[in-house]
Formats: sequence, C-alpha cells, structure tokens
Amino acid sequence: MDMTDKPAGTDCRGVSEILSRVGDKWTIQVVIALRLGSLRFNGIKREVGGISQQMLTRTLKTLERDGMVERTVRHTTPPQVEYTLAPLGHSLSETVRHLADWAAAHQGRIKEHRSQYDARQH
Amino acid sequence: MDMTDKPAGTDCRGVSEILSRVGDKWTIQVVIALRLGSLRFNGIKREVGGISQQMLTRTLKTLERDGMVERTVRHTTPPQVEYTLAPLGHSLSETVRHLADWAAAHQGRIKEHRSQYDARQH
DNA sequence: CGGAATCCAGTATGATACTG
DNA sequence: CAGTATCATACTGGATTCCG
Repeated sequence: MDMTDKPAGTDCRGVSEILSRVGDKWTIQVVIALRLGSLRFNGIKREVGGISQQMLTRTLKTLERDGMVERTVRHTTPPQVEYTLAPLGHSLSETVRHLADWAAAHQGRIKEHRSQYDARQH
Repeated sequence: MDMTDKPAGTDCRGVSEILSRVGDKWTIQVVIALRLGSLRFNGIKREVGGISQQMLTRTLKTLERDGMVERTVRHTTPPQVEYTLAPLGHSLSETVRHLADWAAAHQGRIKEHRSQYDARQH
C-alpha cells in the first residue's frame, strides 16, 4: 500500500469528472430547483427556465444514473413522472453552495480585474 | 430595495460563469500547480501534464484577466515569464478543495449507482 | 522560451417535429 | 405529460506551424 494520504478508491479522474459536472450549464440549476421538494418534468423545466426538453432529459438521466436524483413514475393518464433529490444530491448541493457563495462574494473583484485588464488592451 | 437576501451586485450569471470555470478541463489543475509557488510557462506545462500549449496559454490568460494569477516578465534572453497565484486564486483553490474532497469522498457511491443503473439497462 | 495563428474534430447545446 | 429522434450550430480542446 503506497496510498498513505488518500482514502482507498480515490481517483483524480473521477474527481475532475464531478467538477466538470458541477460546471456544466444545467446540472446545478436542476439540483437547485429540486432542493425544496419534488417536481415533475415540466415543473423543473419551468423552474429552471431556458433549458430545452432534450437537455433536461439528458441532465436528469445523468443525475439519476449517478444517484443524485430519484425518478418515480405514476402510470396514470397522462403519465406523471416525479423527480426527487436523493441524499447524495442534497449533499452535493450543500457543498456547491459554498462555492456559489464564494463566487457571489468575489465576482465584484473579478469584474474589476477584468475591466482593468481589458482597459490595458492586452 | 428588494434585494434583501443578496449582497449588492450579485448576479446569477456571474456565479454560474465561475462555476463553469471551475468545471473546465484545465483551470483548476493550473491553479493547483501554482499553489506551492511560482512557475514558468513550461514548468506549469510539465506539472499539469497533457495540456497543450494553446490551452495553457488560454487558461493562463483567463486566470490573469480574472485576477487569479499574476504574470511577471523578465526581459532576459531567452525571456522568462513567471506565473504566481494571486490571493484571489489562493482563495478559490481553498474553496474548490472542499468540493474536491466531497467528490473524492463520494465517488465510490456514485460509481456504485452507475453500475446498478447500467446493469438495469436503462 | 513563451507564446500567436491557423486549422480541425468532437462534444455540448438548441430548435423542431414526432410519439406513447 | 414526458419524453425520443433528427438536424443544425456553437463552443471546447488538440495538433501543427510560425514568430520575437
């Protein structure tokens, strides 16, 4: 065993894969939409706003596959499909919130830097 | 004033822009490479491994523009350009580390979920 | 050495139409 | 309602070449 400073099974590729998930355009917004309770497909679509049907389908499928979201089908007519944030998804949303707080707190300074940089016409 | 729960200047687009930066393929790896000290262009390239010249150039330029990294040119022959993590960049790296820790801690469970999901041939 | 410029492939995303 | 299928397009990232 030479992995003295990392828990067994830790894989950098897996970690950066999750980071890229966080950075994708819709995943986090969908997770946030589900934080306060279950929603159905078009409910999420309304809540997120701007997302296409296809991207919502894909995003939800990925989230379900990863165990972040649970999908429940009611065989009524018309059918109803309910999406609920699983514990893993809640946990992720809490962690991401810290990052979002950081971003909110520092975006002013970042925009300042950009203005200065652009003013110098690099 | 109706913005009772947000600091002035907070903008969701700015926040998700930063999240997408975190999720991009190279930004975080470059920041991590610089955490322990300054490095020159090809030093970062060696440290990160797998990054192309162009992507490193682009990534560094963006990081510099945002005030995460400082760039110092020494007009020697051949020229030397040193990159240093600015306080803002250090701050970001600390925040991202929490997310990386979460990812490392939960990727086992996520992989499990995926296997189960795929086994059911959805 | 530290880039800039160009070209190109793969993927992410969007719009639209159709289905059970 | 909750998707699937198809096409079009934009953006990301990689390879290569050239420059001060």
